[in-house]
Formats: sequence, C-alpha cells, structure tokens
Amino acid sequence: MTDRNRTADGEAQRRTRRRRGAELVAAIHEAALDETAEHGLGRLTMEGIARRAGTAKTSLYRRWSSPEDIVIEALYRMYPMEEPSPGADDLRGDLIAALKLMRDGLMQPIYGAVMGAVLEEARRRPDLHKRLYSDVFDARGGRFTRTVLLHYAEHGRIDPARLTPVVFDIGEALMLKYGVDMFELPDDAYIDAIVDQAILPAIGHGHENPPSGRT
Amino acid sequence: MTDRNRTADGEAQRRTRRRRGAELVAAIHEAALDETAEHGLGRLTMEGIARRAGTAKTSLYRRWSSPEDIVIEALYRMYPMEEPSPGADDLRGDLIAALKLMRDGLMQPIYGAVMGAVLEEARRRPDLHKRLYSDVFDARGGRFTRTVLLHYAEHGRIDPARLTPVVFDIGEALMLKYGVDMFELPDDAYIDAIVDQAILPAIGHGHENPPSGRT
DNA sequence: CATGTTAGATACGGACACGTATCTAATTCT
DNA sequence: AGAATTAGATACGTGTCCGTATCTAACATG
Repeated sequence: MTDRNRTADGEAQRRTRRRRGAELVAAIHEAALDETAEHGLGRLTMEGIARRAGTAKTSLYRRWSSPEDIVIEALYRMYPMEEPSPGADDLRGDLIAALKLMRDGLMQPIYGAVMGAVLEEARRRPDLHKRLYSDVFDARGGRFTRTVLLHYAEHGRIDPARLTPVVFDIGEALMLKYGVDMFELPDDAYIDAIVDQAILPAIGHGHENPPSGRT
Repeated sequence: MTDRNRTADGEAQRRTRRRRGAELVAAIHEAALDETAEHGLGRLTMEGIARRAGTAKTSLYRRWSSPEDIVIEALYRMYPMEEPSPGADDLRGDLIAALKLMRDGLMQPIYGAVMGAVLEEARRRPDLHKRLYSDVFDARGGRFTRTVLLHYAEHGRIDPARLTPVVFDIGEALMLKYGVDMFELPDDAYIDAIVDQAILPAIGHGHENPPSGRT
C-alpha cells in the first residue's frame, strides 16, 4: 500500500507547481496504467488513480466518468506505433522481427499487464470489448506477423491460399500463451522457435534447422 | 444486482432445511465460480459468495480464509476429467477430438471465464499462479493435443524431433486466442482449421485439403 | 431424549470508495 | 492588474465489505 501513497514520479509531497492540460492528462494516464497493472481492473478506483497521479479526484471527474475510460484512452495514447517493416528477401528474419516488436511493445510489463487485465474484463463487458478492439486495436492497426505475411504474399513469396485467419494468428497466439504460462516474456530463442516450428511450416516453408526449443 | 440476491438454485427465500457438509461445500463452490464469472476475481467477495450460495459468511470463514481459496478449490473439484483417448490411425481426427474436448470442458462459459479471471490475476500473484498450476493444472493433468501427439510419436507416426514445447502449444494457444478475440467458442470448422493449417504442417504432415478458414 | 456438532443469523467497528458540492489557489491571457 | 480558466483540497452522506464475536437453530449420533 505504500506505493499507493506515492505519485507517479515518486514525490510524496504536495506540489506547489501545478500541472495543467496535456501534462496533467499524461500523468493521469500513466497512473491509471500503473494502478491497473498493480491491482487489476476490478480494483481500479478513481481514488487510487488520483492518489498515484498526485492530483485531485475532481481533476479526473472533470474529464472522465469512470476509471475504465481513463485506461482505454491511455492504452490508445500509449499504443506502440512502430510497425513491421518487411523487406523482400528475408521472410524468416522479418517474422522474427515482427514478433520481437510485439514482445517489446505490447507485452511490456506495464502495458502488457494492463492489456491482459482489460481483455479479461472484456469477457464480461461487451462495451469494453468493443471499445478496446475498435478504439485501440483497430484504430492503431498493429498486426505483426500478419503484416509480414501479407507483404511476402504480395511479392509472390508465399502462396496466398495459405494465408488464413488461423495462420495469421499462430505467432501471436503462441506468444500470448507463453506469457500466460510463464512468468516472463518469450526470449529470442522461443521467438525463433515459433517462426521455425510453427509459422514457416504452416505457410509451406519447411525449415531446415533443428528445432530450437524453449530454453 | 438482482442476481446477487438469489441463491444458487434460484431460491430467494430463507430455507429451513440446512445443507451440511459436502452438499454445502458444493453449493459454495458453485456460487464462487458463478460470482467470479460474473464479476471477476478482483470484485469477488466473501459476502457475494455467501449471498449467492444462500449461506452465512461464518460457513465460509470456517473453511476458507479468502475468496480465492474457494475458487481454486472449486476449479480443482470441477476440472473436467475426461481426457483424449487417441487411437492409432486417425491422427487428424484425434487432434480434432482433443481440441473439442478442450472447448467443451475448459472453455465452457462459467469454467472458462473463471479460469481466465484467475490466470489474469495470477499475473500479479505468484502465489496464485503457482497454486493454479500445481494444484489444478498439474494435479489434474489435462493436456489435450500434447497427449495425442505424444501417443502418435510413440506409435511411430510422428517424428519425435518435431515435438517441441512450441508445437505442443499451437492448438491450445490458437483456441485461447480465438476465445479472447471473439465473443464465442471456436466452432468445429475453426478447430478443423487449426489442425489442418497449423498443427499438421508443424509436425510434417502436410495437409491435402484446402484451408477451411473461419466461418 | 440428551449431547455434540454444524449451520445460520446478526451485530459491530473499521476501512475504503463513490460522486457531488463547495471553495481556494495557481496559472494563463488580455 | 484584473478577469477567466483550470487545478487542487476537502467535506459529506451513502454504500459495501471485512473479519470477528456471539448466539440460536438444525441436525446427527448414541
């Protein structure tokens, strides 16, 4: 609980300088993500966010009507915008790069935890589910291996008939499951293994290397 | 909130017949799962479980010290025990059957929702994570495609070198991701597609059928 | 029937969060 | 400097939940 008494930048004292506008919103966004990562969405409170952001509840209620509103807006604003930049002659490398992008962006400790918490809550909340997918995922794009696969299909390197919703999902599904089962992010070797053992075979590019496996 | 005022079997009135022992525990277990599925683990309360089970809080506190304890025990008790029964000459059929078993057991609306909620909470709670895996998953076994794949490898139908942690995870990972992205369970066609488009290629059994796709 | 065991009902003090209202203080702009 | 805007502080009544304590009622057993 001690952490709850601290503001986003570690100050435990009352500030005389007041943050305004965008600066304040940024601090509140960050506090909302931190609070969610730490306590889950079910225990997310306006008081907790306010306390952590070092601001008054009134500042929150002036802009948002619920904690979830803050979180969705924060997820949107902080969505990693870097996208795969596939070339034309290194399918394997580009797939690996895409999954690393996913790991290093979406699956980071805070962002990933919040995303997981919201997805879980979204099971019970069609409204939240819809907002997450339309306002965050679809609005921000962010498809990883899918982008690479489509690109290489356009360049005639993959049979387009192999590109199905299942195949698009393989890499990301395996990354997510690893994150759930383990208590850490997939390492480079695991990402290599996903590409070599699952994605490449699925698109008809049998691999020549021995399986790397989980280390 | 009206539902919270009802007991597990729909009775809204005070009962004169008292449930004792195992019967009472079963009702409490069921109430705990229902409450979790409905409100999430973060908002799960002893009062809510008691109210839903139509019993007194004292009956809960006599046995358990926290709501999570009840849920873990309930997950253990209600874990679907049916396991894949692979034959020897229908790898595809057995893989499909295994995934259907997963869908119809673990992914059912209540059980699946609770499992998801606990997994999400387990991100923040190493103790809970450990208990879930050791007390529920490991204690109950329940590996789906893995069981089938190992079986067929023992019968010489699959090259054992192809069986890696990644390959074991493919089917279940895709099932889980579908469940998260969509608001429904994977249908038979999707399960067929997982087996044909992802699992079989991964173990070197290229399929002859056209991709089924998501319908 | 008497006794022992278990279930249920309820009170209690304390903690926490909600959402609103009100007022003061700080900052920006003219 | 004064006015307008925004941020911060705090009070408030209400509701929910916690965990404990206490007591009565129901049930099982000898």
